[in-house]
Amino acid sequence: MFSKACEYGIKATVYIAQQMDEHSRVSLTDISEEIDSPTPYTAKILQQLVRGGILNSKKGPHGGFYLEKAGLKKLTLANIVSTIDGDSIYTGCGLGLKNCDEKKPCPMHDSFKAIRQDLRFMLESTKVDELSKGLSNKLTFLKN
Amino acid sequence: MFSKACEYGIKATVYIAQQMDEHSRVSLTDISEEIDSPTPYTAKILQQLVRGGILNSKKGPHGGFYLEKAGLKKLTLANIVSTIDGDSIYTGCGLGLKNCDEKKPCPMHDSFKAIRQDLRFMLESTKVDELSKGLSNKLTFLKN
DNA sequence: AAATATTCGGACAAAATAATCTTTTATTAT
DNA sequence: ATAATAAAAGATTATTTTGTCCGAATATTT
Repeated sequence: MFSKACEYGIKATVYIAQQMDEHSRVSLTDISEEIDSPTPYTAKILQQLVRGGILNSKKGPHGGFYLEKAGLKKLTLANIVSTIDGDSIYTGCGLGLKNCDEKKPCPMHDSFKAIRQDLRFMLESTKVDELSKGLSNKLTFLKN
Repeated sequence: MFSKACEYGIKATVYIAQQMDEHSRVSLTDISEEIDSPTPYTAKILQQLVRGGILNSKKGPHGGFYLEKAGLKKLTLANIVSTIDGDSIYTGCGLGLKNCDEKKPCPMHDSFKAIRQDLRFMLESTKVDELSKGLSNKLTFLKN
């Protein structure tokens, strides 16, 4: 469904969000430890998210990645997914046709459209902030 | 969402189903022409589908791939997808956790579960036979 | 100012997926 | 029987995704 990079990106962002309660920044090694991901690869993905305006970062001692309270309230899964995987997941054709639309639909078009829209709605309405609370309450987990 | 192989597999199967009205078999070159896919790669995917019991084939002159009327009535997209991509698409965790369940869910677990179930239901209830009719009526298309 | 901690950026390597090529095997028609 | 046709099977190549490594840039602390 999502690329590995996107999975790591979501997990990292949710973890950072959760840490913002008690810490001002989170280091790369801390993040990749907590989400059980390869450290250097995670660095690249976090870079992408910083460039995409999702995350903030600061170099040097006591540096790391962080999220601003203001933006965090509005941050959704859709923001992360479209930054890393693009939005073809909920705009593209299920059979990979370049121009699949109402005018010239693929055989799966109608049934697939419903799924795509559900997915889109879910990603756009799920807030990272909310997900981070489940982590704090130990109701949800980022590794097992 | 689906792998390229799976997309080709679905398109090929729907096309073969549609051709069964007028022809007893369809050749590989005909198929890859009509679904706009690389011929040798398509051959491999069709082989997989034959081994998986989805399609039948016959070698030699006037050979090709075909579907039996009886099985065709029951054949769903889910059958094709699970043969080629496996069923992790509607059983696996959205964040890639090995053991993500009610007991130890990932943060996306609940919202994702609904999507997965919608997708599963759609794939299991969509019959290849139905899709092939849209093709015959020129209401849907396999390439553009 | 020097040493240290940390992200940034690009080059590189490995693995998975997608696509191709070649030979073999089965079937049919002549 | 033989030749022609078409799928089966396996080996090979290309591309994309995933993952690693190393040096540079930047900020902090001493």
